[in-house]
Amino acid sequence: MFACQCKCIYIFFMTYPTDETVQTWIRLIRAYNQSMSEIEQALSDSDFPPLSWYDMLLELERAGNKGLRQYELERALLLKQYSVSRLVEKIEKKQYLKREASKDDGRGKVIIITEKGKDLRQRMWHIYGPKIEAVIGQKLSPEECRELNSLLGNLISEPHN
Amino acid sequence: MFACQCKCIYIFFMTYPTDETVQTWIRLIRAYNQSMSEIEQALSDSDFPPLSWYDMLLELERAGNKGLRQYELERALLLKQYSVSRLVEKIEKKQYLKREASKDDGRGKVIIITEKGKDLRQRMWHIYGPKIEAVIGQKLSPEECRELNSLLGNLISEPHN
DNA sequence: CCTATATAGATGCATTTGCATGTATATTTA
DNA sequence: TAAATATACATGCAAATGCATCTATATAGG
Repeated sequence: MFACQCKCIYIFFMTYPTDETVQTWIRLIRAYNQSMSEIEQALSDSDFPPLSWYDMLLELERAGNKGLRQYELERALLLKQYSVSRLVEKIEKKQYLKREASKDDGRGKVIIITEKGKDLRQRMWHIYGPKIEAVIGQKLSPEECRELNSLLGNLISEPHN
Repeated sequence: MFACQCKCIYIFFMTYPTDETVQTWIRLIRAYNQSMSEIEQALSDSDFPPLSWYDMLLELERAGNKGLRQYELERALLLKQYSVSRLVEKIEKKQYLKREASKDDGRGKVIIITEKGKDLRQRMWHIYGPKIEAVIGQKLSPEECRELNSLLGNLISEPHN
C-alpha cells in the first residue's frame, strides 16, 4: 500500500462507511448515470456521435496543428490504449481527424483534427453545452455549483481539471 | 418539454453553461469514474463478481422470502429489461439466487436469493464497504459529506434514495 | 366469449469492450 | 554495437451490451 521507510508498525483500521457516506456514494452514482444518459440521449436524438467523440475532438482542437500522439490522448482522456486506437480509427473513417506518420518516432502516428472535425465539435456543443446547463447549472445556484465543484475536487486525486 | 395549459407563449432560453458549471460536470465524471473503477478493481482483485451482482443481491435480500419479480428489479436497479434477464441468469447459474414460476402470473418468475447468495453479498461487503469509506468517507469531513449528499440530491430527479 | 392490445420475460444478432498478444521501432545495457 | 528490454500502436478473440423481436400469458373492449 505504501513504502515503509522506518521501523514503525503501521496498522490500518479501514473501517466501514457511515450511512451518510453510503448514501452519498449512491447519489454520486445516480447523479452521474442520470446526467450522463440524458446528455448521451440528447446527442443521439440529434444524430450526433457519442460524447467520447466530442472529448477527443476537443482535445485535438486544443492541441492545434501539431496534433497529438495516441499516448497523449490516452492520458488526457483517461482511456485505455486500445480504446484510443479504436476511437481514432472510427473518427478517422468519418474524416473528422487524420493520422500522419510521426517524423520523430517511427512507431507513432500524429493525430490531427480536420476542419470537418472542428465543425462537428462545434455543432455538438450546441447540444452538449445547453444540456450541461440543464443537468447541472439549472439545478444549483452559483454558490451551490461552486461548493459542489469544490467537494467533488476532494474526491479526485491528481490533476484537478 | 411540458404541457402548456394557457395561451401564453413560452420561450425557452436554454443557454450555455458557465465555466464553473462545466468544470463541475467534468469533476462529476472524474469523481464517478475514479471511485467506481477503484471499487470494481478491489472486488475483482478479491475474485468477487462486479458491483451489479452486489446490487441485485442486496435488493433481493431486502425483499425477503417473497422475492421479487424481474420487472421490480428492473425499476429498483434502473436497469434495462434485457440486462436484468441476463444478470439474473448468470447469478442463478452460480446458485446465488433461484427462479420460481410465479403463482399469480403465468408469465413471470419470482426471483429469490439463496443462503449462498446472502453469504456472497456479505463477503462482498467486507471489500465494498471499506472501499466506499476510502473513496468518499476518508476524503470528506462529516459536514462535507452531508453537504455533498445534499448537493447531489439536487441533481437527481424523482425518488431521492 | 372472442379478439385486440398490453405486459413479462427470453433471445438472435450486430456492435462494443476488455484482455491478451502481435508487430514495429526506440532505448538501454553490457 | 549487439542483445535485451521498453514503448507505440494494432488486432484476434471472447464476453458484455444494446436493439429489435419473439413467445407466452394477462387484461380490456366489443
